[in-house]
Order: sequence, then structure tokens, then C-alpha cells
Amino acid sequence: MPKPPSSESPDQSEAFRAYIAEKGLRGTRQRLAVFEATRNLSGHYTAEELLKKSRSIDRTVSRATIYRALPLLIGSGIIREVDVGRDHKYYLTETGSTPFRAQLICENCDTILEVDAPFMEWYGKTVAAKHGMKPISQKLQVTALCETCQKNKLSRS
Amino acid sequence: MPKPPSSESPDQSEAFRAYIAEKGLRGTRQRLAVFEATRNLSGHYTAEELLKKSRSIDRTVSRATIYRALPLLIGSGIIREVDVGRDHKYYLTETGSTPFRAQLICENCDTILEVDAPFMEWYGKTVAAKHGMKPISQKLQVTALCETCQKNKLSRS
DNA sequence: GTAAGTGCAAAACCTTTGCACGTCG
DNA sequence: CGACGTGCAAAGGTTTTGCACTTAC
Repeated sequence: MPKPPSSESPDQSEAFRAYIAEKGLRGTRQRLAVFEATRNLSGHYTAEELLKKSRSIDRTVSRATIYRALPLLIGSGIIREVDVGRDHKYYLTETGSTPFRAQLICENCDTILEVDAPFMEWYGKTVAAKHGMKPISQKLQVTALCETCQKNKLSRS
Repeated sequence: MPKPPSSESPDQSEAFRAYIAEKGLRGTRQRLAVFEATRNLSGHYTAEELLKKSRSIDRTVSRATIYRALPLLIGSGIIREVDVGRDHKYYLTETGSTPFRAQLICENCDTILEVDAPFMEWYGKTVAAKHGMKPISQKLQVTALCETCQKNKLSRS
């Protein structure tokens, strides 16, 4: 049984293959490896972490390929980009929940919590309409200090 | 009339001098020039634009000084930083309005509109508290397509 | 077969930093 | 005077790109 216990979402995989086929793109070994990597990652990860995971599936995946694959994965709804203004961006494998989510970020340890914020849809529509604009997306982020870091800060000062 | 119509806010200037004095810093020629530059800029500007304006007041201001002055200006409430995930950050001279403002950004032409969003304060407090966190700041941004760009996009395709 | 995709390494880009000199107080 | 601030230029670090080689279809 040389078959490793990896892919467990043949449907999502099909969705991805369908997406790239539809766009006239190619299902290369590397692209499929990067896709596979997103299946095996949870939480918020960086491009670098995606590269590492992808390479554990296919050693030939390069950093450039990761960066070239990211727009495809985002466009096909496989992953979501989360930019919290830090040095590097984070990515998140989509799980089918609302696309309207806010981020609660600890300023000290950079931990990110995703929280549903369905009213964002209404807010975006309303505000955009008020200025004759067509809403595309909305972003809501709360920077705070988590319990652990609150204690550490206190004991430090 | 050789006197140009520049500084018109002696009180704000005092507030800045007080702030740096309070922090044990120095009121150097360059710092005051950068401050003065913020008085003569409106809307969203970049560090580079602030440098240019500052140099029009004092030729000796360097790019490094701008970047070193920014945290001071932000800390003293003179300007506010607006990071919309573009290549460079934007800065905005404070006018005394609510610090709880959302940004409405045109995805195509990058124009930024500031809109009051007072409920952000409540939202931040509530969400943070729900996770035992202490809120620090919140950010709400709506990406959209402005009227002009909507027309251009249509006529282009 | 051929055009899209890939790896490598260099480029890009804003921002930060090290260092020696200048200057505020 | 002495420490803080400055200019210059080089470094930093993620993401992008040019180019020649591969490869999916």
C-alpha cells in the first residue's frame, strides 16, 4: 500500500481542477501539490509555510510557483487572504463558512481569531451605495491584547 | 507681502512642541518642518509626499527623518496612519473628528473616502471582551468601484 | 508540437538601520 | 559639552519578474 493517507476531499480537488480547466490553465504536478498542501494546513499560514508544506508533497515546488499559485487558489475560493498589516500576509483554507468574517488580532503575539461578522455585507452595500459605488469586499479588524499577553505586559512593567 | 500663507494653527504647533518636550525629545528644525508640512497637506498622502512638502519648508529634511518623525506625529495625534493594504501606507492630518472612521476605497483608482463609523468602538469592545481581550484599535474598510471607474471598466470590456 | 508553467536568481520596493557628524539645551 | 537627532547609503525582507528549460495536453 504505497498510497499515503493524504487527500480526503476529492470533491474540492475536482472543483479546483474544474476551475483551472475552465480558465484554460493546466493541472501541473506542482499546482496540484500546492492545492493538496492547503488541504493539510489549518489556521492562518504564510506563503512560506505553504511552500514548506507543498514541498513535503512535491519537492520540486518552488517559491515562485507558490506566489504564482496563490491568486488561483484565492480566485477559485480554495483559500482566503488575510492581510492584517503585518510584514507578511496570511492565508486561510476556506471551510465553507460566511465570507464575512472579522479578525481579532493580538497586537503582542500576532495570534489571529476569525469571528463571524455578517453585518459587514449590509454595511458595505449601504456605505458604497451612499457614494454611488459598487461594493466588492469589506474588511473588519480589531487589534487587542489577549489574556496571556495582558498578564505578561503587566508583570513586565 | 513676502510672507506666504502657511502656518495658521499656532495652537496645534504648541501641542506638538509640548508633546515632544514632555517626552524629553528635541524640537529640531527638521521635526518642526515636518510638522509644518502636515499643516499644509490635505487628504491622504504618502511618506514620500510628506517628504516633498517638508523639503519645501526645509531643504535639509531627509527621508530617514520623515520615517523617524512619523511615529511621533502619530503618537501626538497630529496625523493618523491609514493602511489599506496597498504598496505604501497613507497618512492623514487629523482634523479633530472621531477616531472611529472607516475607509471606502476604489479598487481601481485607489481613491480613499473617510466615513464616520462610531459603532466600531462598541464592536471592538464587545468582540474583544467576548474573548477576554483588551481592545486597542479597530479598522473597517470597504473596497468598491467608484462611479467613474465603473464606467471605464464597462467601456473597456 | 507548442504554448503555458516552472525554477532560479536577480530585481523591486518601501522602510529600517548603522555610523559618523551635527546641534539642541 | 554631551546626548539626542540627522543625512547618507546600505541593508532588510517579502513578493515579483526575466529567462531558458520543462511539460501538460
